[in-house]
Amino acid sequence: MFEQCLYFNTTSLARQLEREWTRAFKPYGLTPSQAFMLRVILSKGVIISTDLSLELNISKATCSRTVEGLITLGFVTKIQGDIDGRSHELHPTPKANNISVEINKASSEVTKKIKRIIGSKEFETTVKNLREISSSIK
Amino acid sequence: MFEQCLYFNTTSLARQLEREWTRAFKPYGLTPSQAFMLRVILSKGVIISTDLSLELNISKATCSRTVEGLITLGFVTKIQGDIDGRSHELHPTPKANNISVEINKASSEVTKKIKRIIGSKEFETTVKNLREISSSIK
DNA sequence: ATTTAATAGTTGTATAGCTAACTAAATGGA
DNA sequence: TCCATTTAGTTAGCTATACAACTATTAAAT
Repeated sequence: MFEQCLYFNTTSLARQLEREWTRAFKPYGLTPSQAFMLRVILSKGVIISTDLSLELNISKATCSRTVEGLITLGFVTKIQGDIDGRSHELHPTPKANNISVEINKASSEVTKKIKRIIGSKEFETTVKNLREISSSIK
Repeated sequence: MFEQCLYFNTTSLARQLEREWTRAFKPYGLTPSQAFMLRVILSKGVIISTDLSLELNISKATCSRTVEGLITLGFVTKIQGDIDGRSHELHPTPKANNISVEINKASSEVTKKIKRIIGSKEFETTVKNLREISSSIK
């Protein structure tokens, strides 16, 4: 019924992809949201919450709660900023570093699988279009 | 960091679109999920939950709860099936019929706005691609 | 220097979604 | 006919998300 609707088709696909990436990260005890956040922290080495929420395009409230989860799981440590006492530096733990390569690979495996099905070119133009829509309505 | 990632860009855009459509349906006291479900029920006249969850691509559990919400709001009534006593027919109330045209319009206004920004053609190919990805990984 | 603004993050409260486990009803053998 | 299986829907328990209201800290302005 909503064949032409951007909202419907985007949210619908998002739910399906959630399932795929949930499966991919499950061996590491991480949800997709946690895994993507951890990947940012690992790649930056250090980052503060404000920058993390910008990078992930989530609210600061959601960011705060996801960070909390990663700390509980032992993947991240939080240190109050020395220069600015309001902010908190987020650091990956050794446990996080240990799985860094693997979680990146787990994600790219899913990507590969989908690219194989729909073709690299269509995959890439779709992603490009999603980004354009996203930034144009920001 | 995840410029090339289908998962990231789809879920990220989905969150932004959620905001746009939330605003659109707010005057009618409906969330996007409720509004889209109600639009299906209005368009069909009668429908059972199983078909509704297929149409909306949601789990039967989520469907059950969203229906419950629409009943509480007075937009839908539920009648136990006479032929098959397990199923329940969902009917729109007069209150729902009253806003039928308006909620369809509210949604198409958002669509128009976004099409104006990014162009009809890109909009349409993006939606087409989303559907193709969706059905190919189903 | 002191008060006012802005900023960083957390917490409260709510919705939407999922899977898994359940109840109730219908179907299909034996 | 009656038991086993399937199907329709609900309920329990969980995660991710948002907005709004809050605390704590810094910066800015007088």
